[in-house]
Amino acid sequence: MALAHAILTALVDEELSGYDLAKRFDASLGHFWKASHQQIYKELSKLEQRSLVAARVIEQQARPDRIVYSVTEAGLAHLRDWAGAPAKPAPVKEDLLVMCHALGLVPAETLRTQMMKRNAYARERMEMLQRLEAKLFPDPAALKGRALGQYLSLRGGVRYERLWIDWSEECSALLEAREPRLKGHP
Amino acid sequence: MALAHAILTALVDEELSGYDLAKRFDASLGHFWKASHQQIYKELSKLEQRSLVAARVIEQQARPDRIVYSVTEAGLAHLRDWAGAPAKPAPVKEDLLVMCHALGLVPAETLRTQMMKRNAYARERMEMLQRLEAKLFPDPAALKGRALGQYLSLRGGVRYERLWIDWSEECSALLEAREPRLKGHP
DNA sequence: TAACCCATGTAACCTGTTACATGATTAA
DNA sequence: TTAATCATGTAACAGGTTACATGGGTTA
Repeated sequence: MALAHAILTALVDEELSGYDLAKRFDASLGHFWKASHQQIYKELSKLEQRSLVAARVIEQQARPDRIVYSVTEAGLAHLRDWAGAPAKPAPVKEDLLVMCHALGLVPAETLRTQMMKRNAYARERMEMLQRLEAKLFPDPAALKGRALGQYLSLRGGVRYERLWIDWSEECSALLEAREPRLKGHP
Repeated sequence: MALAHAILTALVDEELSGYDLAKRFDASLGHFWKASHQQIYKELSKLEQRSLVAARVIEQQARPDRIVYSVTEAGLAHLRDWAGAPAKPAPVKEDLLVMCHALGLVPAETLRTQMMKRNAYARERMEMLQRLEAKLFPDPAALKGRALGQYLSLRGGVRYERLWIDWSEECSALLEAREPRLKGHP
């Protein structure tokens, strides 16, 4: 359900095609949210059926026509209703949590390797997000409206990666303590 | 895909029926992972078809027979293979992140209310997990095998709720600073 | 000449939720 | 007598992934 709202939100500022949206979801919101173009096209036609967005065709020569969408009044109202309704926490479906529970069947070293890989990944992402933060929002105290929202979600992203860095290190340390390396690692 | 592995993991220690598993997913692993009984029954029959689990019927009088499952050798091997293969981070699909991006269309006060609700929820859950931690794992340094894995996942849960507490407060503060309450709240 | 970008989609499939269905037993 | 527990499932739908399809234009 939330993909629909993410699309509506993106369409508020500007008319966008499905193709544009798919790219957009790789950029701003897309730091957290991934949606494939297939899914976006599907969702857009559903939204159009419900009259929450309006389509407009832009003819092009030498390549397929673009179909751009904008939010309707009904779409805006729908978005506001949604924002007022209680949001429920997304379920956490992390493979690494399941692997933790599988410890004992699976060697501690295997899990530790996974944790260290995740650590490296989280570090990279955190740095990337922090660079973005410094570049786009040098003065957070002055932010308001749309920009403030983007800043807050970036902060959430940074905190999220921080969580992974810290937790994976805690896991790694405890797993190593339990199963010390024997050779080749001083 | 990961539900299958969660089920296999749970079945390693003991034979369980679909009904048992559904309850189990409300307890230990279930602090993070939710699965409905419908989904579990479906998954179990798929696992049986692939010979990763074996079924055994326990006849009962006056209520439906139980069908209990145990992991096969192939199931164990499958689990180990999975644990060795690179785990990919689960996508984050949080409504509240989308709402952040919708700020400007949606009043700051609405978002702030959502954040404070989430804060209260996260506090409750964190306390619950911490009580569990203190009760089940008074001496973390001594843990190994299965118990260590459960401890680590609990720690992950605590950190996760901590993230929500901190982030929601950061958001709440910035949203309030931007849109100060006018009346009735000293 | 190969690979990628633009721009749209279809089809099959897997995962997960909601609602419905049965029918006896036990506790409030 | 109402509701909950035990124990199984089916069916319809929503959400999401992967693979396939088209076809000109641009860049290496």
